[in-house]
Amino acid sequence: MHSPELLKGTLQTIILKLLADNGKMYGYEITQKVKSLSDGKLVLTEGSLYPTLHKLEAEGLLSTEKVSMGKRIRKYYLLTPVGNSTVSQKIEDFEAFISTMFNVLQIKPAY
Amino acid sequence: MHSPELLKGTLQTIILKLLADNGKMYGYEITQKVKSLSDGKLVLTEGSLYPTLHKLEAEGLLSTEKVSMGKRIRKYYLLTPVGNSTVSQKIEDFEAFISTMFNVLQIKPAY
DNA sequence: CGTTTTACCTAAGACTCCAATGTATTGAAC
DNA sequence: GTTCAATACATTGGAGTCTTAGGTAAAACG
Repeated sequence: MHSPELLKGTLQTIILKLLADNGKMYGYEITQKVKSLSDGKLVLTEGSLYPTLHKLEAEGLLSTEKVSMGKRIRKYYLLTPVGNSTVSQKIEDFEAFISTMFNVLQIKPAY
Repeated sequence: MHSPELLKGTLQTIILKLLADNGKMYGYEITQKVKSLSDGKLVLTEGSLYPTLHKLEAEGLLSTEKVSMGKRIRKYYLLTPVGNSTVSQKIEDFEAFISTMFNVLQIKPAY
């Protein structure tokens, strides 16, 4: 489990990248995917996930598709064209930030 | 210049590491050091720096030394023993977070 | 002598995320 | 067949971090 502070600013990037890779996903699916990809180290709470999804939708980066699964309605999120063109930018921003951080901290990445 | 959101949670780590490397520094010196190490990409504002320094001091990670430079008082910050033992932990937390992020984003570090 | 740089600081607000809570369906265990 | 865990959506209040904007003043530079 990570210091929650570090997550700030990365949640949108995570969501957008997952949707770019997987086409469309619903909220709960995103939480499970993040959990498995991170080996349980990163757990998205609903209190952060849903407001972020709604915000990205309001900004026009995501659109939604409601699908009835029996009596339950599942809400899929998918990238809009705008959202799609934003993903790589977000990834680049993240990588550039990491690079800068390594410079400032004067450490070398252990890869 | 980076998306300011990404910086969140990293400011303490930056300050502690700089002090670990440089012994003691004063506020303004820290802003200049960060600016030069990051090639101007990371600029600490005073509104975030000073409250963070004061908080770290209140938590017992930093202590201060006031030095008169003529009529001006310069306030040096240095690591306490507790602060010193915290630095490597913060760095490790940061590195672990980056590693997790690369897994979740399913990208490889470009180093 | 005026402007830039140095040097400290605070306060109001925005923004992001978390914890807690609420609702309801589905599937597995017993 | 009922209870519990997992699935699935969501909101609200609050904590924490940073930014914007402001305030004060000395030293250096032109």
